[in-house]
Order: sequence, then structure tokens, then C-alpha cells
Amino acid sequence: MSQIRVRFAPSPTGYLHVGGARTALFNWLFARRHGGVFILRIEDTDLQRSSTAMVEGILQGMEWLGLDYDEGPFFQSDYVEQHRAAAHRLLDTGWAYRDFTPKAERTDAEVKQQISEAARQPALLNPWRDTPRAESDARAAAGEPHVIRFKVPQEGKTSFVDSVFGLQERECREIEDLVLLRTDGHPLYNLCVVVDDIEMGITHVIRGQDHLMNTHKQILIYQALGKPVPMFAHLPLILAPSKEKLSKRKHGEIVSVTAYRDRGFIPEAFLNFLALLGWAPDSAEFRDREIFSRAELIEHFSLDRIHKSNAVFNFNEGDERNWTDQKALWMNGEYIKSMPLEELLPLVRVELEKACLWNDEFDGVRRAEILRTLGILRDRYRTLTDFATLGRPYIVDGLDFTYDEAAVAKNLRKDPALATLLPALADQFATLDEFTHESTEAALRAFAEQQGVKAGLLINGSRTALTGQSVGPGMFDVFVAIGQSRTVERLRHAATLI
RNA sequence: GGCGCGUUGGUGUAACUGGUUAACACGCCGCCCUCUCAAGGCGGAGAGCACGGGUUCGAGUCCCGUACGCGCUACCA
Repeated sequence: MSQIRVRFAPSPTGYLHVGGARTALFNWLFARRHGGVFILRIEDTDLQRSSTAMVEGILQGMEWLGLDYDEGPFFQSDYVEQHRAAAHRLLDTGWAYRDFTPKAERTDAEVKQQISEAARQPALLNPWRDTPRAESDARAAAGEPHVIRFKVPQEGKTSFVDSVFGLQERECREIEDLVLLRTDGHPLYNLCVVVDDIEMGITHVIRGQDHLMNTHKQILIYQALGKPVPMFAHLPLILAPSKEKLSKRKHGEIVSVTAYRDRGFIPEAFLNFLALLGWAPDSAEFRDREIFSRAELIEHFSLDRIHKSNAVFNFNEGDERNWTDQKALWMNGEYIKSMPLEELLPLVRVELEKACLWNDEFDGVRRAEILRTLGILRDRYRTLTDFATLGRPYIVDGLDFTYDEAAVAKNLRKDPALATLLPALADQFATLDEFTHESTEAALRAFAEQQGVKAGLLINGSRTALTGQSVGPGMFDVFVAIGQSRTVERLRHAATLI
């Protein structure tokens, strides 16, 4: 069999959203799995709704996810002449005709309205369908405005075997004579895809299920053009919590992949999550696992493990903690806590730089120190941005962080004695020659005993004094992470909060 | 309206060509650990497989119907 060639063909009418990203991913996995070619083609024939900013967003999303393409990006708008030529070839071979019906101006809303109304009665055959060629040519030559429509056969049916949905059949008479070329000569989607897919030698079309019906029209065009029909695999849709198809326009930035990049997702984790939306590995060995490396995904990917029903993607913009699908957040957390620290650091660095917390020494003399700090923090973080927000007290010098009111009330103000105990503890710490987990623990416990208070009181008080928070890693690790001088400073300062 | 597709716990999925009390992950709840938890360990609740009928010794798995959901139905893509 000849080499597999697939393409991802987004239209730049919005940023790359998670549905599109999954389509891209599945195409990419399929190509990589079979040593095929993955092509990126931007379908920008709808000039009014396309924009270069959106193209840029799509490119960025692809790059972030590591979905590298072997050819492209191609722009469909660069091939309009070929699209027109194909339409005229169909006209010449009798597979298309000119329709001189005046164009109806209507808004999107009106179109939608009319679809449901007009479709109630069976469609009539277009009166221009069988206009003699000579008359058609004469009218066209006279400059009479017209569209070119595909002449759908009135007999028989189209069929294809979809790799996901199985045998698909449709009566030709139920397919309308679709417009190939608009009045202004602009080629339309169904013609463009077919011409481009032929031109690019696409062997497998992997795309969203919303194109399942279009496929019949496209197959008719392939056949009229005398070209072989590729294989098709339609993917189930990704739905919003409201169960509608995900869309940038309706659901906003929260469904765009760049939002996941900006909010601290690790591309590998997001990819992993996406791969499991509508697909599951075959191998029994992998059945009860959720975390798969990119290489494992490639190795085990197959179209026949894609299932047919739509998947709900749970996001919740209003919820600060669970702003997106909880499983995605969990998965990102798994990557954060298990990846090599050396690989985590550059990712965290980006976040720290954004928050103006990065210090070049973190990549020099303080590298070991920062790695150790990341090591104790990452167990409970789920996004990279957590390092810059929740992790801020661990990174920043001085007292440039906020004290959580509830934490202060719970751990500091609870016992007024802490106003003197914590500075006294600071004095103890200041005398330590070595500032380690062991030495700080010994010092703190000895001090607690000497003062006749529970170690927990000092520990919890210290946590809030040093981090402003009520939760965090084991306290003796925190002392070491914050370091002797900052620890002493913050313990003394805590007295002013009580 | 027509056509198409789908329907396993709240969510994502599993269950070999029909065969034990439907499995895993996320989430939820509880307990333990403990200096805290958004960490870790252990355990639990939650679907009888949309509903109804049929085929079969036996069906989530096959057939029919119904309901519901989604998609498409543009001189959008």
C-alpha cells in the first residue's frame, strides 16, 4: 500500500479549540503510527470570517501540543484557480450546471429559520438543471449572474464505509444540488476540500462527525472528477457541559488550547487527556492505565478503537479551582509530580517570569535550591501557574506575598502567645550552624518542650508565618526551602500580625 | 420537518466472536497517617447497562419499536 497521507484542515474562524485539537491529534497519531505524512491546511475560503490572527492562534496551538506537520501550512485560498477550474471541468462534463436564480440576501438567523420551514416540503428539482448548454453559455456570456451547482444524480445512492461509524448510505435524491461556485465566482467548501484532498494525495480523511453528511456530497464530486475516493473516519464530537457542540464563539476562550497553555497545562498532559476523549487503547496491558506517553499513544493508536458517542468536556469558567475538566487537571498534576525536575524547571520558569518572580540565579548558583523547592511543592499542585501563585511565598524574597486571613486566624491569632513564641523561635533558628530538616526539627521540638507548648502550635504558626497559608508541604521541608534568613525574618514579622 | 448518528454510575472509558455478584480512572464520601492539606494510604456510596418488546438455555452485547440527545439540512466551514 502506498504511503498514508492525512491532513488537519481547520478554518481560521476561531482559535484552535479542544475539539479541533483532538482532530489534529488523531490525524497526527495516525500518521506517526503508520509512518505517514501529516499535512496542515488552513481552510480560509470564507474570507469574511477568516483572519490571520486566528491562523496564528492555530499555529501556536499546534506547536504547543507538539503536533508537527510534514507539509504545509497550505492555504486553501491560494488554490482558488484550481477550484474554479474543477468546477468548470464539471460543467463541461455535464456534472454541473449554471443556476441563474437571483441570489437571496439573508442573515445567518434567517437561513436557519428558512431551513426548518422550507425543508418541510420536498425540494423541487432546480429549474435550471436541464437548461440546454447553448442557452446557458449564452446567458453566461451576456454577463447574467449565476452560480454553478453540482448536478446530483436522481437515481441510486452513495455509500462508503466509515472507519468509525461503519457503512453509510444515502439516497442521492435526498441530496440537494450543492453550489460549487458562488455568483461572485468564489468556490465553496465541499468543492474545495475535494479538489485539495485530491491534489495533496490524501488517503485518509479524519475529521469531526459534523461532516458525516457532507461526505456523501464529496464522494459524488470525487466520482464526477474521476478520482479515487479516500478512506473516511469521522470522530465523535466533543460537547460542552450543556451538551452542545463545542464552539469558540459560544463557549469562549476557555475551550481554546492556548488558554490551557496560558493557564499552566503541560502539553504532554493535555495531549494525554485529549487522546482519551473518545478513544481507548486496545492492549489489555494498558486497559487500566490513564497516563500514556506520546510514544505509547503513537504505538497503540488505531482508528477502530475510536468510539461513536459524543464526549462531554467539563469546564466551568466561574470556578476558580476547577475551571476545567477535573480529570484534565488531575492528569496535569500527575505529570507535574512525576516528570524529571530538570524538565519541570523550564516550564515553571515561564510562569515565574510572567509573574516577575524569576531570578537568573535559579539557573545558576541557586539551581539546586530551586529544584528542591519545586520538588516539595509539586506534589499538591495541578497547574504550572500554581508555582507562581500558591508557590509565591517560597520563591520571593522578603515579605512580598499575601497572608490568607483564614490561615492567620486559624494558626496565628488562635494563640496570642505566638506573638512572643515565634520571634523566640526565630532566635533559636538564628543560632543554628546548619539549617536542615533534622536541625530545624530538633530545635523546634526542643523549644516547644522548653516552653511547654505543643510542637504543632509552633509548626502551624510557622507555616502561616512563612507562607501566609494554612496548607503546604511538611514544615521542616518548608523551613529548609525558605532558608534560614527568610525564616528568621518572617517568624519575627509574624508577631505583628497577631 | 427530513436525513444521519448516538444512548454503560455525575464525567471519561472497559467488558474477547452473547455466558459468573458490570471493571478502571476522575470526582464525591469516610477512615488512617500526620504539623496542615489541595499530599499519601485504605475503604465506601454511586450504573444493573435510556425505555418497551423479541430472539436465545442465557443479552450491556443480536433484532424491532419508542423516547431522549446530538449533528447535518447556506451563494458558512
